[in-house]
Amino acid sequence: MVTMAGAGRDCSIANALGVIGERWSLLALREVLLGERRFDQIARNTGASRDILAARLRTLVERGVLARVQYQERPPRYEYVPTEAGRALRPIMLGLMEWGDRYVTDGPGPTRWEHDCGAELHPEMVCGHCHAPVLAGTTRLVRLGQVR
Amino acid sequence: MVTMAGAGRDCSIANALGVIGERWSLLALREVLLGERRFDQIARNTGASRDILAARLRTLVERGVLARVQYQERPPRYEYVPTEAGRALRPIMLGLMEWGDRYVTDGPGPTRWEHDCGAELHPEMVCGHCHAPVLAGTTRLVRLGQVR
DNA sequence: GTGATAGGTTGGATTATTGGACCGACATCT
DNA sequence: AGATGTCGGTCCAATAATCCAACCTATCAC
Repeated sequence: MVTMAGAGRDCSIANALGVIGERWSLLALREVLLGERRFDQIARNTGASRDILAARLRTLVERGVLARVQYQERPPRYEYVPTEAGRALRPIMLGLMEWGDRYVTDGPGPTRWEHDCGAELHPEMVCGHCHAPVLAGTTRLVRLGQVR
Repeated sequence: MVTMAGAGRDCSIANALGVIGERWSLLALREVLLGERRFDQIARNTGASRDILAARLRTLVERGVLARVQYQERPPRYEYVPTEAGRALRPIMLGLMEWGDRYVTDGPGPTRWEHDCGAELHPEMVCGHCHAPVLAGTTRLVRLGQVR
């Protein structure tokens, strides 16, 4: 697993990346959140090699992002379901998708969502308290993690 | 550079990760968004080795997330500044920080922000149209990228 | 018994990363 | 003048991670 700690700034972004920052981890999680919960499907849909995928799923389970649940006996078969921590990554994945649609992917986004309100989903990050958009210049650093 | 395309699902998350998904890329971007724009400072504050950092900064510049700007002649010195695409990643980084604070980092978050409204910043993802929180079950898949 | 499905593991070859040394062109002490 | 420090990197050898294909075990359907 990637540690990314022990050097550099004490920072929850670095800590988060220690859990989900390895290659294929987020794509595996994407599939799980899309409802594909079986190893073979996740392997096919991400393109990850099976050994690396097995390792990634293992660390995601260890770190509490996914749970490995047996859905049948004989032969034992398992599926991967998101925990609360895993589900909490959904907005971030959608944000990453929006960013990719806008700045990386050519043409219209390959995956599109509609919100309950009827509009096509274009998620936006707002302050949880006053609900104003989090724009540069509207936030002030109160405390900064130290470089170790 | 990581491609992550050519196999797996056609997806802007995968495309985004092709640009910012390599190790150290997001941490370098974190430093730039915090205002540390010089190579040595970014190296110190991330803990990345210098050659890898140089490679990452190069691809971030190539892909339009950062710009490399000369800030003095003789000797030539350069700094890295975020482009619009880079600044657009700020909300995502804050979301990742929030997630890390909540599910990974022990104790209080090492870095904290205050919003203009006076509250400590806890960003939240909402629908850009109706401004309701983007929760599981409030979105519907309209189109899904195909697996190639 | 043949094939398919599921969830992996194993091995060998290829790539990436690490940490440290080094470099050129200055600037700043002493 | 000489020594040391800064800045933005590059180069190198050792180590670690990744990739791909093949294989394995167990079971079911035909």
